Amino acid sequence: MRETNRDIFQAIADPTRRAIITLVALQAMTPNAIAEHFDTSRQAVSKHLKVLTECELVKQEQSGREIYYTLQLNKMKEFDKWIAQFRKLWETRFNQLDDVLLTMSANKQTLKNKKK
Amino acid sequence: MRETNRDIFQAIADPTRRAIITLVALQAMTPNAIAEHFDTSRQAVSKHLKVLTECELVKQEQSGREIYYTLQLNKMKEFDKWIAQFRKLWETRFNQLDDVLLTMSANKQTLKNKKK
DNA sequence: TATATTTGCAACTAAATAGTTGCTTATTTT
DNA sequence: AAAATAAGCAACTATTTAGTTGCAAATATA
Repeated sequence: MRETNRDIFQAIADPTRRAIITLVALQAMTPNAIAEHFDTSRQAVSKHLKVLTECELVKQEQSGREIYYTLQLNKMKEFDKWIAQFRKLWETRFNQLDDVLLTMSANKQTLKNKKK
Repeated sequence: MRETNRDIFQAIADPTRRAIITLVALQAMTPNAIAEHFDTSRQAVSKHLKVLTECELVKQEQSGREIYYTLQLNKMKEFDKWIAQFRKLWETRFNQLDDVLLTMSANKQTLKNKKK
């Protein structure tokens, strides 16, 4: 397992990790508690948590012998930043295309009616 | 290589594929043209395009013997949908936490002053 | 203090992935 | 019609990844 320079895109590629992210977004949880939500073993979850920790998507908070994991929302923003460049496209260029298609469709109707 | 039900999050895990997405977001491109932008072979790019096509992030448009690939912005919206649940958190809960911290800090000041 | 619990770490296996090479098909150009 | 170009497909290799098993360290409980 690679330990440095792990990126968030690789981290969220795994569906179990995405589910873990959703879980710890709502409240801090221990590996055992997290594992109980899935069909995987504690060790498997632990490995996923390691990946998420390495890319700083989650943070550990020790409390006695338990370790609580919480989501680092700030890191999640990096994904949002990436998607933002495309959001710009579908909010401008794409809406314009939709308009064109709607207009064409409307014109078709008009033409059909005219043919009658 | 898996051919059905490919996951879009898995698709964007690869940095080359993300770069391809950025390229074809701006204009439709052929595999050869795309490959010229990278240090990889045409075949490697072709494989990435296959992955992106399978999960419908890009669409093919044949024109003679050339195939142009374009980004499917609608599919990209699914990423936005996923991140939206967390955006809600950092726009509300997180700001509230900021408020709490600010208030605590302000109260501390007040208490300090009262103690005098 | 002895035992139980929580967790991380290391070694291993099986499966998936990225990339290469060689080939075929279809279309364009000469 | 022949040669060149664009691109997909299949087989193969090397690397990465997810998951398992066993173990050690630290903390809590009886």
